[in-house]
Amino acid sequence: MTTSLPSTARSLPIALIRAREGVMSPIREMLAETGITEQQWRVLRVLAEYGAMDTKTLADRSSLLLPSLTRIGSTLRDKGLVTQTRDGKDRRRQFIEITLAGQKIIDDRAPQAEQIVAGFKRTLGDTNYETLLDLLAMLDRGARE
Amino acid sequence: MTTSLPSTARSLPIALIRAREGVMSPIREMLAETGITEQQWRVLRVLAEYGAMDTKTLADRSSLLLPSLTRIGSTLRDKGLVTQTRDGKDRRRQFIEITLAGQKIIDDRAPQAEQIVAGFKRTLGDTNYETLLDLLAMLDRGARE
DNA sequence: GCCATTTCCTTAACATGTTAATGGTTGCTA
DNA sequence: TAGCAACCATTAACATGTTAAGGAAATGGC
Repeated sequence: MTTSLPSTARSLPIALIRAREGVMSPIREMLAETGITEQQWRVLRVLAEYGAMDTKTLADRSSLLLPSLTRIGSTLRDKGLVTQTRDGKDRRRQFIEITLAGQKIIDDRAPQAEQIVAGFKRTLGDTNYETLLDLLAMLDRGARE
Repeated sequence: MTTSLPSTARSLPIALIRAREGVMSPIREMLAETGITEQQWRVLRVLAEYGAMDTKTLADRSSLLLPSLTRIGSTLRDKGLVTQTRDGKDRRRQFIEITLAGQKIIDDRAPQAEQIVAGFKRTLGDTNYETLLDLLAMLDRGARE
């Protein structure tokens, strides 16, 4: 007998990719006006929410790999949206902090972003929306170990 | 009052990224031994399931953008895993077909891939698993229009 | 048949994803 | 305290994501 994979039409990885694309598409569209990317937006949001932190923590919280974050950090620094400072006590570490200009982007676009997310919440319904977040969390590597 | 975004810890886009990473991580690990990437695997799977098709259809079914698929197509052709032929009737179109070598990779690894997916199904439970796929489908752009 | 439009695919340019290797720093321990 | 392991961040190399532009072929109206 054949161990056949599920049809690609019902494949979990592909479903995740398509859902992500569906959700990110309008957000990317909104961000295009600001000149920053989806990942840069994510970094700024984490910094706005938690305050300054070291690169590794920032990578974890924004779900980015360190090499990506290194590049994004330079980009954001060049754009004047974050500042980077070495930790005096542990000179391996670097602290990243959002600037006023960076905070302004968050403040300006947060309402729009919220509306987009609210739209998906309506599409699914509140209960389904929470269920979805719970199920997705169960697939998260961190949550399973 | 402030229109504050949901905490990044409960953000739908980030949850989707993390879930995808959690699911793909073991699959990538398995594919590393074959020397092909996650996207190349996806393309081969679609070709194995549906047979030869033109580039655009293949892009749709494997959820890849055309520029990506152009590159992946050349890579797979160079590896001898697919063949590309121009359509005689519509010479804009190109048909892509999986080779025996390509099919062999699918056949060899399908059982492993299936086991990995089965693991996630167990983690969530059959009912939750189906619910998740349904909810993800509702976020898919194609499904919402 | 001519021309504008559309369609399929490719190329270009830049940003990110991913893995591996490197450079400094710190900590631990023999 | 010398040496080594562990750690933080970066760089490198290659593949993909994303948007925009380009090239070749088909299509539709006139």
